[in-house]
Amino acid sequence: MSLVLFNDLTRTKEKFTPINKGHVSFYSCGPTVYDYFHIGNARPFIVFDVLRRWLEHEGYSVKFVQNFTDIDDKMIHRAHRENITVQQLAERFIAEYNKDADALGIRRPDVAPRATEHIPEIISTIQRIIDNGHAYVSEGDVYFDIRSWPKYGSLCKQNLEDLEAGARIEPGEKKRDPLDFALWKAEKPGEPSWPSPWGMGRPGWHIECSAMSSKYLGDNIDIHSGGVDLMFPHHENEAAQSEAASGTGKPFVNYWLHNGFLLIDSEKMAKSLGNFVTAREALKKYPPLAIRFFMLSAHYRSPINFTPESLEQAAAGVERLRNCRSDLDFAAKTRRDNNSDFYVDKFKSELDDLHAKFSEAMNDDFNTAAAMGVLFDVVYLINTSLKENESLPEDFFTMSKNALNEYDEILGIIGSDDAETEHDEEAAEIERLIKERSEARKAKNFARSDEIRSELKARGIVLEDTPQGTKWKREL
RNA sequence: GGCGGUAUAGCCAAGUGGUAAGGCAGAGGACUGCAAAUCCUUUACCCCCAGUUCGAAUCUGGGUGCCGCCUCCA
Repeated sequence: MSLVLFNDLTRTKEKFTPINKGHVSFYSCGPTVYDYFHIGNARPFIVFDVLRRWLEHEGYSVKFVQNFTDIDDKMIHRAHRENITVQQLAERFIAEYNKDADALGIRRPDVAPRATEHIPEIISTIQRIIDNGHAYVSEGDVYFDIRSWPKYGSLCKQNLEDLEAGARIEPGEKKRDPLDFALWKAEKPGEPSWPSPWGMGRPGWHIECSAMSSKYLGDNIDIHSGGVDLMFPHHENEAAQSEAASGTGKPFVNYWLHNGFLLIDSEKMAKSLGNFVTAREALKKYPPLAIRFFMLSAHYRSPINFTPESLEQAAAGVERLRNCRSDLDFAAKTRRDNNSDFYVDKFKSELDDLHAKFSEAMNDDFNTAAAMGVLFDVVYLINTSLKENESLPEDFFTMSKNALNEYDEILGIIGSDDAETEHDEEAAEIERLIKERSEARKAKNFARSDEIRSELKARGIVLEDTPQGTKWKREL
């Protein structure tokens, strides 16, 4: 079974066939670095990172490019307000982006290009569009001429009349058509600007993605992703520009993917509604694994609702996954016996069946919600095996751990077992207290035993007693 | 007004025409010094109405609710 993706170009699921066998070119719209990114931005970063991981898991060599937009109106305003340069602002929030993205387990792109570092490419892209007859210069601005582009509106499935009915027509318009959009904006006092054939100025919003994706991925790329709200105008414009610039007649993008919106308490997130939540704030309140779990628990195209309840439910789900891993690790240390009469072949065939189901779910438009359902079936299989057998052979542990690791490399919602991975002084102290507590319990000194347990609990360490001894983990 | 999405248990959520995955929460039980974890048991008139079909959560038509885009917000 091969990968099928829902392509917004055709609004149908299509079999994924890359341009070059075994290779995938993937461009994902990145943040405008004028502030911390918000929890709604985090959704595409997380879900498309999972798609990237899945493609790699399936053996593709993926080139993943995600830009930083470091010049636009918002950047300029914020920099003015903070009395710093636009570049300083960008440096700061690129660093903050990386911090939050790393915390959320989002892998760094292969290339993270910045608009301001690609001004020559942007200018030459604009020049090619003009040369090809699809843009015009107007008082130092350059506009894309949408009337010259018959395909305009084909991505968002709107006809020009309907789009124009909603378009804002500003007084003193320098455009020929209200839907024409700026490729290059003439310099305004106090704003960063660069020399160009049309005078000093700066790039428009959409053109950077065209210039940079073409530079790093070529004129015809496999996958381009972003939030649904980018479909129009951003992606529509990008496609028009890129294809007008390349002049090859090839589509800019073969598969357009858009994630659904994230709502907060059933409302659109907006600064005016006062319900704006940055990823930074969310990370203070909820474990990163829980945020990922939440993002992946619904299909990426469905809307999701960010509420305290949904995050708490997600955290509880993560706990179940993590408990399975730590129970497994603990049992591997205490109950491993290759003479066990555990029926490995049956276990293996059950794991294989689930593996097939997992792949089927991921291949179906990366249905992470269904894939997570399978992961919980794997957990159940491991848990019941642990429950029903006094001792288990090496093969059981190897297969189980490999399965959890494999799924977690794709979804990133389990994480490591604290007792396995931490070996510092604190871990040693925990082990020492556990030993002391075990002796107290043996002596039926439950007062001391419970005291140790609650002391550790206050430090975020949870103890669990098993017939084979006491195991520990950190609270999420 | 134009375009599009969505409606499944208390909550989150998957679902390929053949009598509803999974998670969270709840109830009862096993295990436990007590906990915790785990396991067992238990919880659905699939928004409404009509139609197609041997058979519909799934397809068609019509309602209703919610949401998004058309405003450089992922």
